[in-house]
Amino acid sequence: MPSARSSPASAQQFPAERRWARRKDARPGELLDAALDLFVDRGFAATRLEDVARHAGVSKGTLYLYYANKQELLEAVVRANLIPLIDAFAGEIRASGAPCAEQLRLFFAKWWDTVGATRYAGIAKLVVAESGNFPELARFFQQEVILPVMGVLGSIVRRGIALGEFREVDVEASVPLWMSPLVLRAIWEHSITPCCPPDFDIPIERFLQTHLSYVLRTLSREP
Amino acid sequence: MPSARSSPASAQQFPAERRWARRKDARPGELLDAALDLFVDRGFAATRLEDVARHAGVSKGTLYLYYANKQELLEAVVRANLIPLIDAFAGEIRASGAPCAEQLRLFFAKWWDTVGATRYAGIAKLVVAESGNFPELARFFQQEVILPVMGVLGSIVRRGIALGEFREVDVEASVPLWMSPLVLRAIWEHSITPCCPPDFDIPIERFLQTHLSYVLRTLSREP
Amino acid sequence: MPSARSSPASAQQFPAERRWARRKDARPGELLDAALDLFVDRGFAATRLEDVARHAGVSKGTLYLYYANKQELLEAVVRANLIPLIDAFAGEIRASGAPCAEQLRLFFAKWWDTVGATRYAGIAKLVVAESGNFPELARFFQQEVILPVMGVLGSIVRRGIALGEFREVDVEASVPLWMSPLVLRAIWEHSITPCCPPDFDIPIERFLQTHLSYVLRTLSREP
Amino acid sequence: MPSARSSPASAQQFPAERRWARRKDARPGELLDAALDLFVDRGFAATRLEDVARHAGVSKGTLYLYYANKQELLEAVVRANLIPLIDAFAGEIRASGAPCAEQLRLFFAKWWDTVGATRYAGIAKLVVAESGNFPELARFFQQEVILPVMGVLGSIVRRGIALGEFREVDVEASVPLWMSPLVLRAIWEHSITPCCPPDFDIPIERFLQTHLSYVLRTLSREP
DNA sequence: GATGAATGAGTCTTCATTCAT
DNA sequence: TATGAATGAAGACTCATTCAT
Repeated sequence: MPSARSSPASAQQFPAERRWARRKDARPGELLDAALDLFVDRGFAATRLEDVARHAGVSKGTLYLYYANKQELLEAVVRANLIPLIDAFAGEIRASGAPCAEQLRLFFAKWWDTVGATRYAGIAKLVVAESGNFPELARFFQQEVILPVMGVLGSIVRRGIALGEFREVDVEASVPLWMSPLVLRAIWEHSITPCCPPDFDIPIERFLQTHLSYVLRTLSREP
Repeated sequence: MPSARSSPASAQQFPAERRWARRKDARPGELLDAALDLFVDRGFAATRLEDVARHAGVSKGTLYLYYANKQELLEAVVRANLIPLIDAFAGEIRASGAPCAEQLRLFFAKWWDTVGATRYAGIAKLVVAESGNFPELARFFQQEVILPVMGVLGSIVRRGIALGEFREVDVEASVPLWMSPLVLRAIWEHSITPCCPPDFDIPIERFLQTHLSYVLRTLSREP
Repeated sequence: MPSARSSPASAQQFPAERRWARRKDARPGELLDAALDLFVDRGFAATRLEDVARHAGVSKGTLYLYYANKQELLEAVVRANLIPLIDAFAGEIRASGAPCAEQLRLFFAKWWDTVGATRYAGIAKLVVAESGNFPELARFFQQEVILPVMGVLGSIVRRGIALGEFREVDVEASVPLWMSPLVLRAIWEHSITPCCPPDFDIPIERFLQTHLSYVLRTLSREP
Repeated sequence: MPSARSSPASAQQFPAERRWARRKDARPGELLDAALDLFVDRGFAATRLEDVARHAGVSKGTLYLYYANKQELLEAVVRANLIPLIDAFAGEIRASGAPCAEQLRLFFAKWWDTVGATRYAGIAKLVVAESGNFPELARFFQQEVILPVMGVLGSIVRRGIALGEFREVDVEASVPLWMSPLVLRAIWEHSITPCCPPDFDIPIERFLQTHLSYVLRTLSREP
């Protein structure tokens, strides 16, 4: 899991020098970090702002200096974490002359590494859970996260078809079909899996490897 | 949507407006019905028991005659609705002499009709959202719902392989891969989809049809 | 402990014959019995009428056929149990030609046997505890219970003085002083004592015996 | 009544009407004060925490900043008030070379002044009333309050006997006998007395004076 | 800016009381 | 009469939010 992020608790472990100097700038991020963990873990309503503050190493009142209320904090958590995430992912995918099959492999691998394996993937669960109460958030998620990512996958497939590398398929239908296993597995790992006996799921490598092989077979021009 | 249940609101319709109706037998079901709707819609914590009661056409206190507290109501909602659901689904699948490919088609179609298209599918979203707070529930869901259903799919595939109808594949990995699109779509329809412009998703028939064709192609013995 | 009263549970043990016949008449007493136990044990506010009803072997609604509400039940418990108690005690004391010292001994012994050792003594604790909320009850208790009993004691002492058997004392002050040990001990046995390790208190016989000896010495005409 | 405490209501008087006063140090004591009054007056169950808070001049929520729940408040009321009370009383009694008879007089007088006449004496009634629901409290009361006080009285008597000042008596039995009038009178003044016409009871001085004279006569070596 | 004491609206839960059966 | 399901007011407790320091 490449997600090397400072745990919320690490707020205290700052380098000896310049303690207060960096505070003001770092605060929002630390709060977002703490809020992300707790919101994903307990859900929006069940998370107490006091806990968020404590996890971020500040007091309850300080939180309100940065976010007007709980809902804004939620929105910030989702938006602030997702945008860079998608950008980072997009950066990894930057086109190459590689064959489309290889690009597909890369797409799945990178998505998992930069998104699925990350704690940010928990946001998907969070958004799904809270969409009833915050439809705006659901729309944002769909527009800014789901669609772009699916767009990338779709374009790879479409290019492969155009180049004759892949056979013709219903791209619009295929993209969600092929994203589902990854997204659901990511959601699962932030919900069901932690509650179940270990080794309940198949190792992720075998999961991804099998998935890729099926997708490629499906796209194969052979018979 | 085949789920023919009386909407919670309908409780008021019949006896016009007589409070003090004694209907001990009907209450639990009506309460569960109302609770399911609200829990799925708003989440556990954000649902007020008074709303549940009102939706069921009773007063706050009545609810406590049947469920000791909010958590027990949640558990009842999950257990009481899921067990019959899985049973119903299992009943639909009852083996036949049909070719395994046809059985696969049936499996997906029936799962969608008896589970995915039902409001009970919202329970999946609910369990995922609350697993952090009620791990017991997550375990129950995994053990009694996920595993059995995946077991059925697995056995169809295994039989197909044994009969030479399908090529050899990694069944353990394939089953979750092939369930994912249906489960995620079911979750989606109880979360993101209702928040987004209509016709955002592909029609379910095309979705299922494409999925089936891909699975069959993947299992095909042809090169 | 001479108090041979049917335990609340015994309501079920009625003689085989005439089950319902005796019901109506017995009900109020059974309810009072149950209420006394629970009120004394848990206090007025902390006692649930449903528990009272169950202990009496009837349903919640039945209770309301006999007592209009919780407060009336309390009043009935106090009045109905106390009046006969005082009457019974008074009956025991019926004057005799015995020497006043002997009459004093009898008074203390009988009070303990017919009042103090009885569960009805718990009513004292109950009235004391609830006097803030039901001053009427406190007044009743003072007027109808405390004063009469103290009156009896006072008249014995006064007669002893008049007869020259006792020395002259401040009777008005002496009576409460000499009742206190018995009353407080009775209260104690319905409150503190049951919570403490056994054998915490002195045996009641030694307690009463010592008390009597002190009173008599105090009244003695010897220097 | 020497108990010089500000009445709960007075909390409002000083800063006229500023809500949001921050007085972390003063709060616990004020809350305890208010709670004592109300618990003693109405009983534990019949006292609403909101009333306690209002009497202390704070809001409902503030109370929970200092006491986790109602039961903890009760325990704090009992413990926090009793410990200093007993200490204060013990301080008053500090031995002297005075004759034991004089020490007895002092004991009774001081007990009444520093305990019995105080509103803290109401705690005895409270503990007695709630012992059924909070046995822990009853045990605490017995161990930390009753026993120590009776111990002091016992030691005075024992010393008097040893010095030949008093005749030999059953000390173990005498101590509760001689404490009873004071304790019961204290309980009475917090329960029955306030409900009855004034001048119902004998003046306390005459009560104490008579009691002392009886005790001394009982201990007297004269025939 | 930062703090955390204080607030009070909001919820769960209980239980005295009512009433259809 | 007797029952016990149903009611709803009341009360314990929580927590988002405010504000004096």
